[in-house]
Amino acid sequence: MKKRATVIDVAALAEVGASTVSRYLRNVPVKPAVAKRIREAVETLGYELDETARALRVGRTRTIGVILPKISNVFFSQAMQLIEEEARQRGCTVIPLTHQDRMSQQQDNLAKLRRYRADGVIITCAPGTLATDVQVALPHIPIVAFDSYLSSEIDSVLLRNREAARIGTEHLLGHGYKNIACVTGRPDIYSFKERIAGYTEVMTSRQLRPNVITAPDYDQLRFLLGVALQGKNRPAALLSLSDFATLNVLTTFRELALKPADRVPIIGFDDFGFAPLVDPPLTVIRQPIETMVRYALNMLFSRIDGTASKETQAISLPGELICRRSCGCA
Amino acid sequence: MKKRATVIDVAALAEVGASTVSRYLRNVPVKPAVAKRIREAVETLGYELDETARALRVGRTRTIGVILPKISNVFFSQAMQLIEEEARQRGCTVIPLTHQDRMSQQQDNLAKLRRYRADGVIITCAPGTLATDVQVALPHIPIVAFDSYLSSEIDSVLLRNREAARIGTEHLLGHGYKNIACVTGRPDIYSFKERIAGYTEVMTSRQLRPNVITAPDYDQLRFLLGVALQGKNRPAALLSLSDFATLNVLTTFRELALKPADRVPIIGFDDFGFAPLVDPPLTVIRQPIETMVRYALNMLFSRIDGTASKETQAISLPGELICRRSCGCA
DNA sequence: CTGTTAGCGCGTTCAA
DNA sequence: TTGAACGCGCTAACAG
Repeated sequence: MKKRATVIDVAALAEVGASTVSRYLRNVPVKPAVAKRIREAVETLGYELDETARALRVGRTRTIGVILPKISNVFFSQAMQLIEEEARQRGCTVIPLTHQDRMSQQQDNLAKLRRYRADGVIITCAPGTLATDVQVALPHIPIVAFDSYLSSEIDSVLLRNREAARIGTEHLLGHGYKNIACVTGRPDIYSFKERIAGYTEVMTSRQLRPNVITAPDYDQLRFLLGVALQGKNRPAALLSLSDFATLNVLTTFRELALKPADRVPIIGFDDFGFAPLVDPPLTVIRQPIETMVRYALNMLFSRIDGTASKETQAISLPGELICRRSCGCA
Repeated sequence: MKKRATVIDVAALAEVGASTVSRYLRNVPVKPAVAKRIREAVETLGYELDETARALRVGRTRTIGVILPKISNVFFSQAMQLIEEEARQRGCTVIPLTHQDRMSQQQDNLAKLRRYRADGVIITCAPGTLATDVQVALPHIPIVAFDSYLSSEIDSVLLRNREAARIGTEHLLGHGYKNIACVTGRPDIYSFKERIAGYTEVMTSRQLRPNVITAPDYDQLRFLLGVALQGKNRPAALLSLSDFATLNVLTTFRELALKPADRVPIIGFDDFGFAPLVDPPLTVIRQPIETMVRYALNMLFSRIDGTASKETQAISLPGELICRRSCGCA
């Protein structure tokens, strides 16, 4: 079991100093003849940089933390995939950490990233998170809020949540539905709060009574949906604020064994592969995930590199209404 | 901008030696009075362990690498979520790396995990991977193959792929369908090869001609499916080997605007939230992901801790046929 | 352009 | 039980 080669081994074989090897490896100019000897030594010894040693010395790990509610979720798994790809291209690795909407777990995540000295952090906050919570938890570490907003001092990239909700609500109104309900789990999550606000604005501006169906957990949400759908003041259409909420709505339809005619038109947030294949094909508001991720990582890395301007940015991007049939469109 | 406290700072404040602090932090017995002083010093200084320094010294990073084809995929995103949770419970972090079924990218991933000194690796191999490829890439690092198999010398945990495919095929035969086709992308991936074998066994044992519809990429797969479905020798039923293949089959149905009567019964692999909600509700073979992940991590950590026996294990777990209606069941 | 030297923060000798 | 000293592998500072 021979040990891995170090810069010193390479230096010895190439008959140069260790720092010259280090320089060569970091593309600092080195005399061609020397470079060649080092290259060969690296080759024959199979030398590979030890990131742990480099991290200790330099204080940078080439690692970014990604804190999010859950990975197994269409929106976030797509985001994680894209983040991993972008990070790879920049020579970084990603440490994903989930908080499952629990503040305490989120704080544990932050502590972990401190211990591992992540160079930067992308975070989708747990409900109730204050800007100071994450700022004091991550002193001097670049942060980008993704699909959430912390304060004007922290970069963020989000969907134009209110606008998107307004568009969805108005589309439903355009079909002639008046009694539109808005359904979501966890109304305390930032993006959902905003979407609720957008929905409510439209409804009240038309003198319609907003009706937000929500519950602390999704079992209760399905229950409430059941009573709403079977009650006398049955909603005429639904605006669902996330893919997971939509899943629960459709599941409730199924559990209630509603006849197609009794099923309520619905628009959901988030697009995904199977959306066109459910019955009826789901009309959704698509988030521009690729763009969101690209912005988030550009901002994060420009902070890490110190090439960012002082001012923080709050990027907000439009959603796209993808009309299929569940909204009532032919 | 005050720097973070180190063991030395803590030692100074507690008026002990640095090594005593280190011992205290690792729960090595220390005199109670001393322990108290250290505890207080840690508290007032806000000391936190630096994992990068520890890693350099100890040679272990408390980090496991997870190499997989893609995160944005129902099966793997579920797996990643569970892996993250299990790893968290063991005080580890996860580095996810995707290879998108490309060998070269997989080799890059392996090199990265070497540089970051991952303590262990869970890998779902890219097609064409040889056992030696990963063994030489990861010298002396514990490896568990997940949803793939490398050799008898490497631990693995998989679905009983052949059995599962047999069950699915037999179920379709039980409905009276004879001309059953098997559809999958990437037939060179281990699990798919096995599933194809299981399907083929059943078909040939009944003197039926196996018909594997496959293509190097999913666009071509949809095209081939289209011609098959519209040809004269139209399959009577389909066995789809992955959630993604199923997505493509159903998409093809839709693209072809097949009338419900003309749609072909289908059984797919992998269960997911929207499966009961597509039209018709999807019959699937569910993989026991939770159990698979638990086994994988148990095996990996017992190797890392050195508590594992010498012999390697190849765990294979049964799939569960979840009958909904797409298979032809009432 | 190059080599020598000195730590980064920890855990582990070893001797007390 | 404790502390002093060393070194993990690397890069930054300095001198040549």
